[in-house]
Order: sequence, then structure tokens, then C-alpha cells
Amino acid sequence: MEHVAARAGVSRALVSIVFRGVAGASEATRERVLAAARELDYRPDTRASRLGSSRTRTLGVTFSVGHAFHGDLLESLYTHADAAAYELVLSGVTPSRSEAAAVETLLAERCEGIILLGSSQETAQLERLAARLPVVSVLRPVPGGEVGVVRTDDAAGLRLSVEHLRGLGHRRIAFLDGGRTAGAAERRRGYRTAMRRSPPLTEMVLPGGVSELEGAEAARAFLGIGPRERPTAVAAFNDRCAIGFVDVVRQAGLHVPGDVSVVGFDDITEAGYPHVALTTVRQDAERLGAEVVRTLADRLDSGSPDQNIGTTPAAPVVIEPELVVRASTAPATRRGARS
Amino acid sequence: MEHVAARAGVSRALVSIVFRGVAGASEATRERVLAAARELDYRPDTRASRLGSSRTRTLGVTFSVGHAFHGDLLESLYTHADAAAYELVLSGVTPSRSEAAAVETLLAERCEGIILLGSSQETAQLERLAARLPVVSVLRPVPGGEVGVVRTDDAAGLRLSVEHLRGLGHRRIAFLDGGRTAGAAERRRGYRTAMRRSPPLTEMVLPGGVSELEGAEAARAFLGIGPRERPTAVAAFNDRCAIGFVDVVRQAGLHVPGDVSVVGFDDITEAGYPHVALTTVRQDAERLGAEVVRTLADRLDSGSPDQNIGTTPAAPVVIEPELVVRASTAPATRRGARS
DNA sequence: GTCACGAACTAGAGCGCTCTAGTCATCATC
DNA sequence: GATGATGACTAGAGCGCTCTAGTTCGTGAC
Repeated sequence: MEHVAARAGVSRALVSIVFRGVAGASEATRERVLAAARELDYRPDTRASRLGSSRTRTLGVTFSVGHAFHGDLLESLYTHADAAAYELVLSGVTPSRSEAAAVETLLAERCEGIILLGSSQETAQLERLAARLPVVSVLRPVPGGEVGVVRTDDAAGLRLSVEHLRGLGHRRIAFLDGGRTAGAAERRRGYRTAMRRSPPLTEMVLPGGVSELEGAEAARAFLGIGPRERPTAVAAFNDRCAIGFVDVVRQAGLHVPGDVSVVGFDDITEAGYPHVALTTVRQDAERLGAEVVRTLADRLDSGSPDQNIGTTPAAPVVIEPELVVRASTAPATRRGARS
Repeated sequence: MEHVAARAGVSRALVSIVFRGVAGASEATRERVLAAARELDYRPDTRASRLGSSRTRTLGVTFSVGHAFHGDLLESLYTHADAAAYELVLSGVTPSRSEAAAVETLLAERCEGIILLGSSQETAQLERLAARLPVVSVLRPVPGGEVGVVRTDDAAGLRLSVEHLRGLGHRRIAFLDGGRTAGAAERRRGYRTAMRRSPPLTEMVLPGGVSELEGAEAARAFLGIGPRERPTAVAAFNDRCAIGFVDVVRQAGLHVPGDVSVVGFDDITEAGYPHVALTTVRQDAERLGAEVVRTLADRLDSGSPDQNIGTTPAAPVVIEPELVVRASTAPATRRGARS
């Protein structure tokens, strides 16, 4: 910085002004400084600038590495954080690196707010964290109102699934459960509600899970059911689970959607591939990301300067999902499952 | 820090000593400081500590968000960086956030070294970057020797594929190409070499790609070939491509491995799921990560203090892949494709 | 008793920025 | 021509650490 200042013939303070993009430098000087910086291949040290300023304008994000939908969310977060003049610092969660450890590094970075994608921490822990700084839990609802929440209306999503299948004439509709994953309880609840509407249908919850593997296992349980009692349709916890289910069911000689209709959840990229063509409930990653940044930025930018603690989070933001009908669902046949 | 020092009745310098874990504090004081810190919920500010010290002990990583194999690599990198007392800072690449932009933020963080997972930048750009600081390209070979490289022996991997299929009696073996992706050229070369060994077989390269989508498209091209000329085995650029291929081929009524054997590449988690059971060439994410950290740490820790420029990278580290035989390959039948 | 020595601890100058409180022209205003 | 305003710029005190160059004190050797 010193060198750039010298080369441009100005003070260090002026260089700072130019790089922060604030008012206080003439157009001519601004260009001279930028030119000098370019020649010296200089770029401001983010560590130092964050240290110097009262605000770090930094948002920490924990995410599961390799998780497809988290990838989609990150993309949206990057875009909107950038637009709101915030920087993102990522902290990955892996089987050997816990979410708590990931959060710890974010705190040490002095992030102003923390974004947790699909958090698996206990509510009490989240509340303790939220007492220190603004926290928003994405995808996973957190009761109590201390922790900000941005999520899809999971229950409504499953209602869409079930109503769609009902409308196609299905009466035996199973749900492939998601266990303790973020959002699973709500989806299960949505399934139950929809099944109890008139005319009420017999509920059937099969243990499922988050990945293709668990979908495949659920399919084996499904195939173990006698053809006459077998559900003619299945709503899965998510797309990957649905895809694993379809794979195994097809390998067993059944047809999808001829013998069994399947609906997923998320609308991951793969679900839209022509050879997969999964009917699913779309979560809008783009909007989720936008809302996360908006709620956090609102809290941070409005709060009394350097005193974010005390600003309460806005009410949970719940985004309505949308049914995307593709080729994995079809009208129920009279005789139920064939073969 | 001030507060912790006051509470423990020592100087700020002593607190620093304790938190850095260096010698110079008695056991009793150490505990007193730690206790005070715990009570005040204090943790050192990483920005400030990096600023203060000559070394940042920070490694920057660019990766594709949502890319399964990058996720596996990140996990390994986290583990080994931690063991070598380095910190990782992640910078995600998305369709709307270029690799160059990702690198830019890493430079601004003053990372000591940069790790590029599956870089898609041009060699010239990589070399320019490598002139500033140690860079290692993972998965993607870079000629010239200026940029460190840690990768799997892609060519050998495809030779393993082809030899395996040859051994099963296959003679018409196609390759689903990976286009311009990292490693694709080497795999294509490995395929060619293996096909030209005695007895030489007729090469057949079908356009493939990196995802299931492209594998599915390749399958359609494959199905368009007359049953008599159709390859009886396929080596795919990667697992996802192989999986898409298998899906479509099965939907068309062919059997895998009965009618066509398929070999993937990577050994992503999904390939090992029982209902997928893909024969594949395993890339060892754990070892790749370990080697990346080792080579970087070697350069950084040995170099003349605060003068990394000039230390040349070690020779490329090439890790031998391993064939994992599962259920997607079987001996060739006399008549080639059935159905 | 004196001295050297090492262990335990401290003072204080950075690190590369930000940002408040200035200085100094220049220009319109009455 | 004195008076502010305004715009362009600078000095210098932080930010929260690290780290060198001390100081202090207890211990053992002689």
C-alpha cells in the first residue's frame, strides 16, 4: 500500500479511499492510484482491512461438502452476498469435521453473521450461538425465535406430492422417511396431513433417508410387500432417495410410473435429466439464498452500530415449494402393481 | 485478550504465548489463562493473529461446489492441513463465480499456497499465478514444472479398465470421452495405448462427459449402433457418466453386465452402493489430499523465511489408481450384444 | 556471598489496513 | 474582501494480535 501511495504520489489514506470506493478522491487521482496498483500487482489485504474497520462485512457459512443442494445454495449465496457488499467465508462440514468445529473457525474469523446449511446441531446449541451473533438456519426450522430461519415449506411440499398422486387416482401412497435430517419431521407431518384429508387414506411410512443408498433399501422393503397390498405410489424424502428407489424397483422388473409412481423433493439438477425425469417438489435455491442474505443484511445494517446483539431475527421466512411434474408419475391402474 | 490477561493477572504477551502453544509459560499460568478465556468466552481473532505473524499458515483451496469428488478431497485436505498446523480457506467455484475470481479472494487473504481442485484455467494463467506463490493443481496435470501437480495416473487407470475388459474376453471396447475436463486427455491416451497392445483392437471413442446427462446421451448414441457392431464393453470417463449410461441402456431393455459391461472412474460413494455396484477405477482421495498438503508444507516450511518465491515445486506426484471390480462387468458372451 | 543461567514473564514496536479529525485550496455568497 | 462551504487530500491513532528484546527471580556452582 505504501508503495502504491508513493508511486501514485499520494498518501496511504488516499489509496485506502480509492480501494474502498468511497467518496473523497478526484477521478484523476483515482485512476492514477488504480494504475499504480495494477503495475505493482497490489491488492488490499483483506485480513488487515477487516481488522482496521469496525465492521468485517463477512458472513460465515457452514455446509456439507459434496452435498448437491448445498452447492446450489452456495451459488445463490455468493451472488447475493456480493450484491449486498458482504463477503462469504466457507467452513466445510465433513464426517471428520463437525459442524461445531466449523462454527468455531467462523467465530474466530469474526464473521458478523453465521449461515448454517442444513444444521444438525441441537436447538440449545443454536440458541447459545444466536445469543452471540445473528444466526440463520437454512432448510432446518428452529423453534423459539432466537435463531433466524429460512426454509421451504416442507409440509406444504409433501401435501403437493400427495395431492398430485391422489389426483392421479392413487390410494395407497407410501412415504419414504428422512429420519432425523433437517426438514424431515415437517415433511412427514405434511404427508400425514394430506393423507388424512377426505377421503382419508391409510398412511404408510417406510424408513428412507437422505441418499440413494437408503432409497434403494426402502425399495427392497417395498418389494417385500405382497403385490396386492403394495403402494401404487411413493413420495420420497428427497430426490436422491427417490432415485435410489426407482433404480432398484426397475431392476426388479417393475415399471415406473406404470407400476409405481414416484415423487421426489428438492429438484436437484439430476432430477431434470431426461433419463431420470423425476416428478418432484422444487426447493428454490436461488430464492432461499436471496432471503438468507436479505434477512441477515437487514439485521446487520440496521442495528445500532457495533452492537448487533439485541436485534431479534425476523420471523422465519418460509418459501412455498412448487410441484414439477415429469415422467415418474402416472395415473393409477385399476389393478395396482403389475408383474 | 486484554480482558483475559487482566483476569488471569498476566500480560497480554503471556496470553498470546498460551494460545499459540509455544514454550514460555508455566503450567499453572497456562491453566489460569485458559480458564479466564473460557469464562470470558474468548477466542483469538484469526485475522489479527495472521496479520501479526510473518506467516499466515493458511492454504487456499478452490473447488467446485456440489462436486462429489471434490467433497472427498476437501475432507482429506482438512484432516492433513490440520495435522500440519495449516488452516484451510475455501473459495467456491460456481457457474457464476469463475475460478479466477475464486483465486483472487484467496490472494487477498494472503494465503501462503494455493490448491486448485480440477482447475480449468489455462496453463499460462496457472504459471503466472505460480510465479507469485506455490500452487498445486490437483487432478489436472500442468506441463512446465512451475506448477505443482498431484494427480492420479489417469492413463494407467484407463489401461486397467481396458485390460480388465480384455481379460473378460471383450474385443469391442468403447471409450466415453470426457472432453476438455481435467484428466480427460490422459484417460483418452491411456485407452488408446491399451487398445493398441497386442492383439490390437479397434478403437471407438464416443462423446461423453462429466455428468450422468452426458453418459445418458452417449448411451443413446451407443443404442443407435447396430447390435452386431455394437461394443460389448464401455470404459467411461468417470462414474457419473457411467451411471447415466447404464441407466439409459437398461431402460432400453439391455442388461448390464449381460449385454454390455461398464467400467467407471473415480469410485465415488455412489459407485459402491449395492444397487449400482459399478466396476470402477478408484482415485484415492485420502492419499491425494495427503500428498497435496505434504508437498506444499515441504515447500513452505523449508523455504528461506518469508521468501517462498524461488522454491521450485517438487516433481509431479502421480498416484496409481486401483481397479475395483463390482457387478457391472462380466465375461463377454460369444454373440456380443443380445436383445 | 557472588555469579551465571535459565525459566517465567513483560514492554512495546510492528503487521497493513481504516477512519476521525484535521489542513489547505478553491469557489460562490453577501 | 471577509465568510463559509465544499472538495481533495493527509496525519496519525487505532484494530487485536505477534514477537523481539528485554527484566526479574530462583537456583546451583564455586
